[in-house]
Amino acid sequence: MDNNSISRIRIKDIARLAGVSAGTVDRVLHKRGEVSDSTRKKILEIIEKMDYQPDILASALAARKPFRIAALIPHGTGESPFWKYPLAGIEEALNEIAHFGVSVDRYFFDYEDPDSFVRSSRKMLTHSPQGVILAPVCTGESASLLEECNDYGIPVVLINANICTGSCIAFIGQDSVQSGMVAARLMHYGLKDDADVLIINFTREKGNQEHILKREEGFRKYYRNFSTESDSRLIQLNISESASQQPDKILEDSLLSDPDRFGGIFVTNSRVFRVAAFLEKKGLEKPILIGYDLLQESKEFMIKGTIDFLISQKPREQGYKSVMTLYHHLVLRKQVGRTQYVPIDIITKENLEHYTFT
Amino acid sequence: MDNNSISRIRIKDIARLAGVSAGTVDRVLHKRGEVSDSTRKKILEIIEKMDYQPDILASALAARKPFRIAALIPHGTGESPFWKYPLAGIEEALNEIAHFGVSVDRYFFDYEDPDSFVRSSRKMLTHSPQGVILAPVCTGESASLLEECNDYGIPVVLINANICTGSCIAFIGQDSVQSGMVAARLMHYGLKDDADVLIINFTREKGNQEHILKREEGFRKYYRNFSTESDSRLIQLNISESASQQPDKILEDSLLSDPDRFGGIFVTNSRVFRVAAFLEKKGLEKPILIGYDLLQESKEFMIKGTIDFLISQKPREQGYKSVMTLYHHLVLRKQVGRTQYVPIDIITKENLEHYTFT
DNA sequence: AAAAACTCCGTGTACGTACACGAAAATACA
DNA sequence: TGTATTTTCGTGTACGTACACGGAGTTTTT
Repeated sequence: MDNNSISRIRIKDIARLAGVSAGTVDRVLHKRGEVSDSTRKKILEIIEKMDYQPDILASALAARKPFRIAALIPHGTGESPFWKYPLAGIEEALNEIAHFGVSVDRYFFDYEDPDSFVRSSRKMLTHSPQGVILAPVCTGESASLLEECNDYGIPVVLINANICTGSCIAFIGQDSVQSGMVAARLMHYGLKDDADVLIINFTREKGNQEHILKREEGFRKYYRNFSTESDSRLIQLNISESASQQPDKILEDSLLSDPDRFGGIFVTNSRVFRVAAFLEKKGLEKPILIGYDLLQESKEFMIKGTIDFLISQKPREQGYKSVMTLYHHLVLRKQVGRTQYVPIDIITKENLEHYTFT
Repeated sequence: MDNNSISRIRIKDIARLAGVSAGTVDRVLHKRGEVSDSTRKKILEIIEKMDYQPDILASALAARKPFRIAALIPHGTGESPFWKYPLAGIEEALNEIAHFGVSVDRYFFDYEDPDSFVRSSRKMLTHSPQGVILAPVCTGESASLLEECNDYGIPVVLINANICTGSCIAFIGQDSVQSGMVAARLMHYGLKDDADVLIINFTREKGNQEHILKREEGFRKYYRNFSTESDSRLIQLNISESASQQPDKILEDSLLSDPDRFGGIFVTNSRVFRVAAFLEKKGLEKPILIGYDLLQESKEFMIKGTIDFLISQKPREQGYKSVMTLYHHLVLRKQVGRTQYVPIDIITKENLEHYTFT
């Protein structure tokens, strides 16, 4: 029943069956040339027939070649601390597979600054990693990088956001449209049909906005399923995060003119804590507030009850999975899932504690 | 920065530093006796000082001793298919660590039949496994088994349910009280303060009922936090699953006498699909329905909207973690977390798809 | 005082793979 | 035909640990 390591076929066995030495088999396995076509063919046949699986323990031990993975992600400080969580997941994965010689070099860049992305990616490429974890926040630049990695034969795993070129081995992230529908479901379930809902997008000049758009799309899609005119009850508000504008000012204009109008507010990203802070400061009657990501800042507002629900993108799991995917590809040489959606977790005050490390 | 396998200290190095041969160090490491106290002490000091970490790859390769883990769990067929999911998680973990010679033997028993538990556990013990995964459904019998394993020095991991003896290395499961609070939160959020709620416990003559009690406790606790008299709005209904009674009959008595009384129903385990089936059959005005576990049976009712929310116990993750915990303990010889709570996942129609394999 | 038993420890080989080195065979070139 | 070159392949060692075997030295037994 168990086909694990007990008495599996070895290189030696193949060599014996083919009437050659182990070295020759090794050359065939590693395409290290200088083997006559006839023997190569014979060996490959035997490998096929006996379903030879290399012993990765012995392999890793003998090779002792380090697998260097590069992670190119925004730094998790300042405005969007989101990215420190994938990093934690990366560490976690590393702990489990460090014996195989896997290491991860981290290259950070600034969310808002495509130049810093390019600089970091240049630096990364000079270290010629065997695999890359890429957060394609800067869409255009990321696409070029992807091409380049493709030319060098470096496998790339996309994390968190997807860009639709085929030249990556996997995408790990969330189904954004669907997550918007989950948010809408929660909103509608608590609010029923009798109030307007404000959708707030904190936008950025630069950087990938796909997430935000798809989340809003999913949110609206859910509402449309109930009534055609319900769409008109969803009011959109875009707030630019660039310094030139005052977020609080805009919120004030929208919310204070008719304080009771909105029964619910849906914030399409992690900046939901900003809205929560505003609501608290102004002492407004509390609308239902739903947003994204269990950041430390938002956590406090959840405990106090200002934020009702958060959708988690499972950032830690994303980091974990991205390393593991490259490990499976590089070390175990196994097929990996092309699109790996992480679950759409609903966080609320009551289950928050058990998500602290997710 | 990276302390992974590159140029780590080896047995040879320790031997050289201690002025002995590698064999002696090996004897000290494995307590295989016949080493003078003085040299043993010296070697241990060096090991300590240099923070020697054995190379588990080389270790596993050289030893080639299989690690046999036994999983003693109810079979996942018939009434409660729950247990097939942990099994899937066990397989998944196995896939990742089979190269280390880890194998899992599965021993099944009948939830309701303590005798079958004892039979299975006897059989298991005759195969003297190096580690045990135990679902302590039969409380008393499990406690004795735990003692016995303790005597034999076999580490045990408890899965899903906890029994409060100290002689296991880890418990993996859910915080049941807290999960009840999550359910209550969802109920209260959708129902506000204006309706009675029915709490249905599907009970069994035998087997561990802790879960159910704690879930109800958490549910009530949440409601008490809002008003002291709210507790009186929570009506409890116990339905025995034994054949002698007719579940549907009891439901009929409770629900049909005053069809509009209950705005919500909370079922404290996976049998929520039974209630959903009943509601559909009778064509009752749909109350909010919340239960546990994403079983195939319940899934269909979620999609149709009869069941509003399910709390997932993440059974697959429980299985996965239990194997991994024993792997860390047995193979890596690392410290493992004593109590490993799995997250309290909220499943709804909209995020259901991404939980299919959790 | 020789034999036996026991304590302490070094040596050697195995685990399965990777890879360097160089020998033998095949081919090319003169 | 002899030499140079290339193709093809076998041998040996290394990776770090586990463990069996047995040698040298010491103590006990007869």
